[in-house]
Amino acid sequence: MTEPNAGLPIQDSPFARKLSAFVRLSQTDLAVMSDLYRRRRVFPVGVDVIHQGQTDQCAYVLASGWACSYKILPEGTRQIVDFQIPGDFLGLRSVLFRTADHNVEPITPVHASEVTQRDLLAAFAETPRLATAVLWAASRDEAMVVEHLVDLGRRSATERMAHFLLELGARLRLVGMGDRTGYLCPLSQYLLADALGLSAVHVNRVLRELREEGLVTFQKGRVTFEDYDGLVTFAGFDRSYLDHEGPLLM
Amino acid sequence: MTEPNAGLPIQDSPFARKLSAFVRLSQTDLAVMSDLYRRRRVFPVGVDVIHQGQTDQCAYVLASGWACSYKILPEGTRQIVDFQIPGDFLGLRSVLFRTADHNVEPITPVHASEVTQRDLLAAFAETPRLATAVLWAASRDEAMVVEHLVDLGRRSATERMAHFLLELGARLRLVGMGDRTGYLCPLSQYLLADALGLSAVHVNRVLRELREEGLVTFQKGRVTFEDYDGLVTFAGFDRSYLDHEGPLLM
DNA sequence: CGTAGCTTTGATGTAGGTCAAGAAATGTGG
DNA sequence: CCACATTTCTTGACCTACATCAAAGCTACG
Repeated sequence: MTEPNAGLPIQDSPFARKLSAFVRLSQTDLAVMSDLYRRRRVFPVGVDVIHQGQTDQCAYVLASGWACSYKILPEGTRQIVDFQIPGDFLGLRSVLFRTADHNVEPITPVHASEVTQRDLLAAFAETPRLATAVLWAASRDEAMVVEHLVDLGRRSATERMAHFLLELGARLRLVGMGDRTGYLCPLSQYLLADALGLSAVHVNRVLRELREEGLVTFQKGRVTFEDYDGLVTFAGFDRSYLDHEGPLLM
Repeated sequence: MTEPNAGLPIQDSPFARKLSAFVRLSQTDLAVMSDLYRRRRVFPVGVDVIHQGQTDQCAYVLASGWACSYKILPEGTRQIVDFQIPGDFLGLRSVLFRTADHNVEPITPVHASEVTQRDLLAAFAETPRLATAVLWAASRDEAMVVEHLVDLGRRSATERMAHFLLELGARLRLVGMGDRTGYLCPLSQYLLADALGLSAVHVNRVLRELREEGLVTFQKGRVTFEDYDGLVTFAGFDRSYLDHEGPLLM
């Protein structure tokens, strides 16, 4: 496998694409980002990127591949808090704390750039606009976790799944990895179950139901929207929480 | 009713107590905080502090009273995302975005200090240590939302309730509003239901069960821990996510 | 080309929802 | 300080969404 994004101009990286949706990045911003991208690491499936209780904290920017962050319960079950796609931060919160309070594991092989606390603070000092953009991205992530919480608390299994597939689609489109017709998705039904608070068996049934209703199809690693508007209506999907455009500082 | 905290020295305010748990605040920090406390407002029960879609964004620091933040679903049900107690920020995230993505409503009459985006950025520029402390507080809040998400996804109704009551107790102790024996709590069973993703009827049953097991009692507006350690074990409560001590910058 | 991880489906069990109705508590106006 | 209204709590009977258990067909990759 060739190094992903190897020759890619920085402004076409998922990270830059995502932040550009929020602030216009100057040449200086891009140069500073390029610096952040320097220390590249690879994580094969099975090797945790971040491990609960770990203390040598640094964060990563995901360059390619998918990951998930989760917490393990005493009984051995787990709850996936969020999936990370290219352009997302991994473990940004644990940089602030002495120890990580959750795990991050690769779902596919992951290429990620290590960002130390020092790097990040230095970058922020150099270009406040970048700081704003990162802060915005962090807030958007938090808004997504909140929406996920609403999913678990008050939506039926089917609505939950529909809502989840739509949100993921919107996120992927932002970094150029999907369009209105659908996207490639490496998540197994077990992973979906751990994220949506369901059993894997029920995930399967729910997917069948959505397929038979002619709303979405999730087969062979691809999510295909058969009736996008119908799905949006069914899920009560209001993408305003993702669209927060409009910069804090220009 | 007399103005709460009227003559209270700033360092004894819930906000200062909470942040002090994380960084040692200098006289300068306290003076800047005192400034933030200037523009005081009162919200009676029934008047939203923040309303979804609202665009004139400012945040508040809760001085006294309880509030909750929630989202409304198309069907009319709602999911409470978090409760806010004195010392907590209200709507910090919506300062970043143009429009609020959730509601905040008082549970008891609320006194809160208005903090504009400008105030906050100015204060941060003046004392970076305060900025760090606020960032830490925001991260702790996010960690709590994540734990809440785990509650909804993977814990039984009874564990969920136990976990919730313990977490609330830990938060209240931090601002001096509770101890190991329990705390005063103005939440109705309807509010608990909307927060824990249960029906009000089931909340009642769950509380009875916990009472009959001799673990906690929630009656007449007071939560009393009858067997603290037993409850911690039962709930699988690991307070490390609240205890993140150790400053990022000293 | 075998074995381990996915997906699919059926049968059965249960946690928690909904409906209903009475008892406490709390608040409000006279 | 009392009468009435309103919210909150409590409990019982019944029902449904989703879990669990079990087993068979797929896919994939070493």
